Amino acid sequence: MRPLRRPTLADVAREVGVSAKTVSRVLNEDGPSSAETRKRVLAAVEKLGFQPNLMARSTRTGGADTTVGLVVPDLSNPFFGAVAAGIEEVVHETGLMLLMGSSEDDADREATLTRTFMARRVSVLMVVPSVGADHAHLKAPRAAGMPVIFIDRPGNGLTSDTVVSSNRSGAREGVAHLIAAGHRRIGFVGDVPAALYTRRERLAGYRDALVSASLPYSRQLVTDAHHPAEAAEQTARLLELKDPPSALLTGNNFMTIGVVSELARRGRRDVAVVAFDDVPMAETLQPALTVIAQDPKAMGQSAGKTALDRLRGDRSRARTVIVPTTLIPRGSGELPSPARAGSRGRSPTEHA
Amino acid sequence: MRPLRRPTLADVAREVGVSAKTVSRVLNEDGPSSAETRKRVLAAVEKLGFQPNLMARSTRTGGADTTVGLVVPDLSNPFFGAVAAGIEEVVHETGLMLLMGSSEDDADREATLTRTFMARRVSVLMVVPSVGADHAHLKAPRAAGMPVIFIDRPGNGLTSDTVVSSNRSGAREGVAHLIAAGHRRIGFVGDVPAALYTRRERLAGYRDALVSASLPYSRQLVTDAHHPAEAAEQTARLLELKDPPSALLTGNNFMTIGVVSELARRGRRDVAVVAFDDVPMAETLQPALTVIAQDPKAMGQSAGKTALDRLRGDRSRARTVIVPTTLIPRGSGELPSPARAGSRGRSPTEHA
DNA sequence: CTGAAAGCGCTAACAA
DNA sequence: TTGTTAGCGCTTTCAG
Repeated sequence: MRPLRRPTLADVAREVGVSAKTVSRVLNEDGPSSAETRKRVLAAVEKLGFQPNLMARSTRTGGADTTVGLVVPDLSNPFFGAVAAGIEEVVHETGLMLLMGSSEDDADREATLTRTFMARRVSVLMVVPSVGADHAHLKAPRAAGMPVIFIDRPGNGLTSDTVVSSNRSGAREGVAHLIAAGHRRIGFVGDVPAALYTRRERLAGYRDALVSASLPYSRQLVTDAHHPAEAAEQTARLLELKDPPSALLTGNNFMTIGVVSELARRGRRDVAVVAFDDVPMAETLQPALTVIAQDPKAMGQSAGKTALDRLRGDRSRARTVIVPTTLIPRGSGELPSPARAGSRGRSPTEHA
Repeated sequence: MRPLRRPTLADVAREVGVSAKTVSRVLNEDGPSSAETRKRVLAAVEKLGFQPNLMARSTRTGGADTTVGLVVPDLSNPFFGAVAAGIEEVVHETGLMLLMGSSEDDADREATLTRTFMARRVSVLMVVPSVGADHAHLKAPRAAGMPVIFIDRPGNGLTSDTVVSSNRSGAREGVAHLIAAGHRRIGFVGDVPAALYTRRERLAGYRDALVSASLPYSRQLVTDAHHPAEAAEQTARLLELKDPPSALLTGNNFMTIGVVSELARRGRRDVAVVAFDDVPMAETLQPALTVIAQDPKAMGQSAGKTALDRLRGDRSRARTVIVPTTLIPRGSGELPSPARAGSRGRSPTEHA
């Protein structure tokens, strides 16, 4: 059997009887080359099945790799899948590829990943920061020309480009929607850990709305969960309170699944729900699910655009892009509160 | 300002006053080194923020890159996200990373991607083949030691390891479920293009079930769509037939969204549905959605395990792993056919 | 325990 | 239009 070695530039050159540089020139359309030589080189390339070694190339050219490194907490969460699709869509034309890794929302794994990315000399580093992660170590590489972009959550210890959703105002709007329907006791099923940026922001928006309506904030109505199953448990707990909420705000797509499932299981169609982040078939549920939709694809596109700008030399100060959320009323948020008659809530027809 | 150059091994060596090789030894725990030297080297590494250049390393070691290249048709489809998560979970401990690219289900883009991956010397190439793609060009690299694994669909022109769902028997089981509930006219909303492997297999299973029950196959009841919106249109078309189906089988998760949405929009709770591929909150829909669940994460894990085996020297012949699907009856498949009274269908209580 | 030299596969900078 | 030389940053080999 032939040696199981991949053919190199030199192999091709030997085959054709020219120098390696000539082959290189033909392949990269670098300098000039005669039509004859080009033809023979290409034939040899085909014959040997030669594939240029990009790694070797970039050691010589010194430039960065042609990849964008992306660290997400969970590859199977469609939210991050959509973000990735947005990034890819934008950077693809430049020939950049996406290198993805999962941090499992763990600061150590995130650090390992970012270090690996840097060791690979990615052109751009994009990170969805984990709770407790520190990004100071990215300062030097960033100064050396590697753009660093934080997505969904801001970085820690490093000021850099950031793309987030309008979490706070979105949550505020969603809760205001519930209040307008007459609700006075509104629960919040957020994700853990409580230190998570998106959770904090959404909770802040929730409180903002309560304050605007002069409603009391009750610690009892705020719960945490991580998986849908836990969210379902928390929903059950809330409903069994002495003075239960008549409406719920969910903290993210996974929470939504748990909350909606539990309500359906209990046949509680009377509990109003506004969900953070859209889910498939939300309009098909009974009642149709009112959501505060994020736009993960737009977030990815924005990150991608910023990355390209930076690679093209934009050295302006770090930008923060806030991708707006959209309240999509579909029904579940307009369910009248049981106490509506006696509340300050306006008539539901005003919201039809 | 300091030069914006990343520090190299030589920089560290100079800083400490030792040779590059010594630094290399310390960092890779290669040969022996005195505690004193090690300490000073590590201090310098820290001080300069040195990150070894993996690209340069692998040119010398000649070995493959430490990445797994994965080509999927759509990054934002949660099915492939789950596959990716399964792969990552298995290969992560080996230090391998996932390099992902989207082919947009286009054979040319797929070829470009696989070529790029090969140029980067990925350790393993995993591909969800696009319709019309040819994989003969992967033969040589595979012979040279790069495992090639096809996922979800078999490759074309190259026999290699493959991981697929039990599409045909799964579909057969789903349709048999509908037939058992008394349905005799069952529509199929599959994805385009018709040449797609999964569509062909699922359609074959659909026909198998009809044949087993001595039911006629009607071309009219088989439709194609690509997006949920088209699936909705096709559903509408089927329902408006002179002799409409009383039950539907959906071809994949996107089709499901379109079909279920359209049925809900029309308030047609009497149309039975069995969906290929599970969707979130399927049990919450009205009626709860009966599905033929795939296990994309297990598919990814299987692909990952095969990859590791191959990398460890397993040269046995190509294996094909069929990951079983699971019929999950939740209600939508047991809806009685309008003609049930006169049919061979059993009583619904038998399926409660 | 440490270092010097050579070389991985490729391209930059010069020639010719 | 083509070739030569040097060198990217690292590791291998072989000496100290």
